[in-house]
Amino acid sequence: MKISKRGEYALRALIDMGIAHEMGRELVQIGELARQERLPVKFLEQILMQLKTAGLVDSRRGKKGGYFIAKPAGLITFGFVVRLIDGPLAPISCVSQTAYERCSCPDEAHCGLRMLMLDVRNSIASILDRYTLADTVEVTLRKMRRDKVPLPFLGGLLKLPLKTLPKPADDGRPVSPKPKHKQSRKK
Amino acid sequence: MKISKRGEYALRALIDMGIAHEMGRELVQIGELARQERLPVKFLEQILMQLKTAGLVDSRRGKKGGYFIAKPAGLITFGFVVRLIDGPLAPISCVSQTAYERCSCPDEAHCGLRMLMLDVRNSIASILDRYTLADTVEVTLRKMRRDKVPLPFLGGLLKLPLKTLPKPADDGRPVSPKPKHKQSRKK
DNA sequence: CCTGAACCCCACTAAAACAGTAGGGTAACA
DNA sequence: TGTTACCCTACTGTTTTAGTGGGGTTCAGG
Repeated sequence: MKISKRGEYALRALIDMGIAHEMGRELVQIGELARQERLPVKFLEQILMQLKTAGLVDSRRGKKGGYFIAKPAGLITFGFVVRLIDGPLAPISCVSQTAYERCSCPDEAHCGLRMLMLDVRNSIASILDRYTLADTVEVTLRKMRRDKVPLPFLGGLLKLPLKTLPKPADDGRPVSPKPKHKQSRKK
Repeated sequence: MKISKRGEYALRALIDMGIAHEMGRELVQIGELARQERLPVKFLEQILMQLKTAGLVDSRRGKKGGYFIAKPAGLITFGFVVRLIDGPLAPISCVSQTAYERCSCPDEAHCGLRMLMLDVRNSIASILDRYTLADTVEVTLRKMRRDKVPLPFLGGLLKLPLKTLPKPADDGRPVSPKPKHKQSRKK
């Protein structure tokens, strides 16, 4: 029932970017993220690319460039991110809501395993689809402040050049399924 | 968040054996299990071996041999089986109860991802550790009878030769880890 | 006592997934 | 115009997955 390192790193990076945003930092460089979470820069880079093409993250190039979350943290659910990186939440694909696939059993309607795994998938989804980046950022910051541990992303508030500010706000529908045509990676 | 085919097949086979037992069948041959669930015999064989060395299943050799669950179905939880085949339930190992491992993040106590994934792992475990084979067998049979679908494992009730009946009942503690020294079969 | 069905026990393998590395190319700021 | 940081593609070593193959042993039945 593991999620991949890739998925884990994606979530860590997003949370960090959410925190940074909350601290007034418009953008964060990949090196900072990597240092903060102690993970390989180049690997993280390609994960951030993936998040970017999915529209979760955006970036500024050049000197003083960096990454930032592309929409309000309250609109980014963990379920969306995990599905993006690691695929369906369901333990077996015949109970997946987003990627159903028939299994080998002779009669789905009377399959005991299916009933059980449907419960599991629903209970995972109910957590991951309900919690957003905003929730986690808020809880994290509150805990850090309560325990008086030094907050990250306070050093040097890099600002965007104002002329090219990202986008007006992106009013998204609540967790838009967002058709998301699976990036047909050309061979 | 998938479980492996191996894990899935193990669970299917166990449920089938549970049903067979409930129908009065003492033992089931591997070929029947494979046909019932439509999966490769030799692959299933090595899975059953694994279940056997774990003490969940036992077998009789020779002509008229077969497999059967080695203890009351009420003592076999899905959590135990999934952990046996697929490892820890936790999505990331720093929230595993049975196989904790430190992760790369700088401060576990204030890690937002960790809090969330702990919720997920607990909700998975609360299902998988609560439900037993007996529960699933019962629900499955009830549904099948209600919908009047033909019950499996009714053809030819094979019986054990009585002289060598398995064991007197095995009064297990609830899910005894059962040290199970790996059957040192002399070569 | 022989035979065939069934479990036992390895060894092996093709393919995919995973977890990165490597190395240029391009944009933008100073 | 040079440095910094993002952009993009390719590649690679390892591990896991999902099996297959092929003998060996046991045991009921004839």
